[in-house]
Amino acid sequence: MTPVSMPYEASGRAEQKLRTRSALVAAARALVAQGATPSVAEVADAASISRATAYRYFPSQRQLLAAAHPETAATSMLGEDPPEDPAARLDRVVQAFTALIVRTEQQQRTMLRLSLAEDGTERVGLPLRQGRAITWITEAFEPVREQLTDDGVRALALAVRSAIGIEALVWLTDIGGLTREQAVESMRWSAQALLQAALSRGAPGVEVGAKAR
Amino acid sequence: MTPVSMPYEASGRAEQKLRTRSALVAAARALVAQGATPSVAEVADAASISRATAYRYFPSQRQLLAAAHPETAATSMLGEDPPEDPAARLDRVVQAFTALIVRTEQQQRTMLRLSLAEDGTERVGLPLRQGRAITWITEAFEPVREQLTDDGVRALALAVRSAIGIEALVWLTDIGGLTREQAVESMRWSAQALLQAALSRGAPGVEVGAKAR
DNA sequence: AGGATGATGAGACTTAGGTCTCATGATGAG
DNA sequence: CTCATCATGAGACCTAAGTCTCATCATCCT
Repeated sequence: MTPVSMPYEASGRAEQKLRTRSALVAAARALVAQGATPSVAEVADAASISRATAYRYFPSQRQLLAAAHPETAATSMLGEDPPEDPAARLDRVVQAFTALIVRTEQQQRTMLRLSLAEDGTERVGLPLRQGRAITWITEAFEPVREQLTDDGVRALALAVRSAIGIEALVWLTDIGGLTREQAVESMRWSAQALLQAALSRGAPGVEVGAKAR
Repeated sequence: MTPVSMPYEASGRAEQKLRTRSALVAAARALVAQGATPSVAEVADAASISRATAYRYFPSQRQLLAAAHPETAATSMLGEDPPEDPAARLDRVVQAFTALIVRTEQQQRTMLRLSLAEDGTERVGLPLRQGRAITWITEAFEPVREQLTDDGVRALALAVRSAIGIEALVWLTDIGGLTREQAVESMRWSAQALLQAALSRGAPGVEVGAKAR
């Protein structure tokens, strides 16, 4: 018979597995949040779990650290009282999103690096890299869904995302030599430029009216 | 006294060092060109040089592979008969540049990954990541230098570069799910959008006239 | 010629990712 | 209660990056 109630910690095979996994993720999260790229052994030690067991739950360091990626619970980035003007909406989203990226820059860098492993096989498995950015950005375009087809909105969202993500931040700061603030300004500006172009000349791949050139 | 002439291979300490270094770089280049990320031992073996010696020339695998990065000799991407229209000029540069990126995608990915090492110290030392892209892009803006201050041109070039580089390609294909061709189209479109915005509303960080919003 | 210098090769050693085996102890089903 | 199942820990083993030492041999200088 199944146990009737167990207020504190249920004990059973399934519960044990959950606890072990949680301990690993929690330990990894704590270490990653400090900007470190902990070894599997370090995470396992911090969780008081053997290295072998860590590998039983996560087949690679990448997947372990991936699971530790900061959860962004936000379901929307439009905030209170979203404006109607698409440019203003987009700017809100961009500011919130870039702020999130800057705030978690170390983790973002770690994840970016891990996502570039040479074997493309594992690359797919990373759920974190496919964040909710596209959803958030698309929300900003709600008022102009009519003017830009669904495909257009998606294409535009992709272009915007690729202009305001961690990759852009890394390049603008590390190689472009901008400060964090300047990089964020540049990304905000780019996002607006892309929106204006889409409104006046159609989204990428979905040219409306005259060809772009 | 120094030897008078030595038609084939000069032999001396300096020449020996050059030959060893060249052999390493050549071997690394050949392996990297195949899309591999060879270990130091593999490169050393291919060059018939001991691993220890390889480390004497390059303190890390990253620096070794960095030296193997494809040399892009092109001094300009405008080609024959450059048009006057800035949009057309930019499109030429963007097409040539993205074609280069796509053609050497494997190496570009490798370099991107290597450039993201956790210790920021070594990050600086990579000469390859600071390619000539900014120069090439800036050339496209020659006709509009008057309208956009020097700072404006630079800021715009940075924004464009961050929209058309390997980072953008990786994101658009791996996560955005676009094909190479679609990704290139998206990047071309973005570059044009940024140029138009700069011409009509001023470059990022160098707003001319009314604020962007 | 002969000794100092410098380039190289060989190989030991450390750390870390990843795999695998075996023993142990708790869970769960009969 | 008892035995099979299963999560775990311990530790060996492999590969690769990176460091270091020592011996060898060619070059260069006096």
